[in-house]
Amino acid sequence: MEAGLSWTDERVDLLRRLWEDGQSASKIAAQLGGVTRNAVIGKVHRLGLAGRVKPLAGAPVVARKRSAREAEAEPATAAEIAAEAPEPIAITSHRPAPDFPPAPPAAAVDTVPLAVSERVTIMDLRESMCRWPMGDPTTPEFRFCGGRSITGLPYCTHHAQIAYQPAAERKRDRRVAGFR
DNA sequence: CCCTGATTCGC
DNA sequence: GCGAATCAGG
Repeated sequence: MEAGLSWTDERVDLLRRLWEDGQSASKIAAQLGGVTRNAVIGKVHRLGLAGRVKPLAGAPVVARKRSAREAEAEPATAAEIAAEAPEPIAITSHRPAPDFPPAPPAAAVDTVPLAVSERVTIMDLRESMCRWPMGDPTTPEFRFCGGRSITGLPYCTHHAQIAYQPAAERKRDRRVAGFR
């Protein structure tokens, strides 16, 4: 299956989109599979795509990259949003991990089909939409919940409940868990 | 030492 | 055209 890997139209197209979205060459190479970051960079140059907005440190200072503060004020890449969206977990000492990579609870999907039908890509994400990350940010399948977010919060009612849990409840759960 | 992209050059 | 090796740098 992995035999004839080459720069097919599909792979080149994916390369283009990921590169223009600010993904690093190594990340892109990992997603494409069968190629190294050198191959990706080489291809990018041959395609004339080199020179984009600098996503992270490590690039020659040609154009100024967005500062961490700017990125926080107005996230631009999926990675940036993914890195900050699941952050807000006040009150409690720690938050439960978002439904990352594998864990798409089939049961939940089956029970609440409407809840998962709104997932959107960064391109369709609007200010009023839930920014709960779904999937691996380094993957093209990455999506955001996209549900209607609560005014003033980055999440919909469902994900806000997961993100913001009362300290009291968690405390109780911990004791039940039998630690200490 | 981790990472970044840029360039070279044999294939 | 391709990409490993290498370079230059954060």
